[in-house]
Amino acid sequence: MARKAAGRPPEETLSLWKREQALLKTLVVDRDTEAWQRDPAFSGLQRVGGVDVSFVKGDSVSACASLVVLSYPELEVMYEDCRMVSLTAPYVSGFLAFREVPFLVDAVQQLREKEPRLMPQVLFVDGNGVLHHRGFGVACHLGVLTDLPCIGVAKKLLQVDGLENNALHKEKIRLLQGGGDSFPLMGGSGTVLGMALKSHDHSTKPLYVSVGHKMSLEAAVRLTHGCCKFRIPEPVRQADIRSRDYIRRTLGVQGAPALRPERSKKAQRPKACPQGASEEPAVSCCVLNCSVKSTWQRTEPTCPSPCEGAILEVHPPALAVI
DNA sequence: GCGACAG
DNA sequence: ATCTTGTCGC
Repeated sequence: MARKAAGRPPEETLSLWKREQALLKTLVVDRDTEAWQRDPAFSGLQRVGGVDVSFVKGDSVSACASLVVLSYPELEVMYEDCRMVSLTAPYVSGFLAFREVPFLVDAVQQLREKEPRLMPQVLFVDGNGVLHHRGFGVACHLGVLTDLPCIGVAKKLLQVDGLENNALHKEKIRLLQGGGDSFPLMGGSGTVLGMALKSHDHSTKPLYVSVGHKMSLEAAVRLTHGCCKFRIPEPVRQADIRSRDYIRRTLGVQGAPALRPERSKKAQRPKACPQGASEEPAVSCCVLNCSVKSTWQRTEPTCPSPCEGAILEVHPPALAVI
């Protein structure tokens, strides 16, 4: 049975989410912190990761969260983790992270425990970083919670802080010459929030790159270009392709849309995961977390019975804060 | 009623 | 995000 979508969260919840974004935003590092980021050839960089969440057609709750790790500069997949999850929050522009990030943090945490040697040195995230309503998009959110360098890559311009996809903007896009060319996206305050990047020659639509965490915008744009075999950076593209395939296979084999979100450990198969080791992440400490769950459930008006309504169950906040 | 709206 | 196979073009 395809579960129903959750409506828009009450203002009280959005208010708390804003508070959490403001709190975590103070922890964002928008400069290069690793040696390879400053190297002209990125020497020292060996693993780049990508994350994505794909959805099941008529079901706004079931989704597949994926994390892939590719070798650099070859860009060959060396690790893949796809898992079915039950989304808790609805999509609200400006709060994408509250819908997707918990599952991505879990995936990173599991990799950290089971195959630490495959931990990516940077993560490409489908969505914006500081190019956001409050300067704290999903790429920043995931970066702070995992302590990994993150790059925000959006396929469409988020029109915030004065940025507009108007005639002038389109003209700037038209003037981009070859792959790697870019132009700054300046917010109303005069700050450069991100860059529009022509990811490769013959690409009409640019990518909107912004800082997520622990990396400068310049390095982020340069590396993004270096990871594009096609318009979408290979790490994110592979995460997207594989999560969609996973859904197709799951639906095909099971026949009916009866998915078993986040349970059958047997159904997930990290490509390069040895045997041994038990399950259960045994999540570590949680310093900064908040009331996301409690508030959300408390203020949710309808859905009295533990019925097929949805919502319910939020993941334990896995923070990588030592 | 009209425009926005990351995924 | 998702609905969708083949088809035309470089």
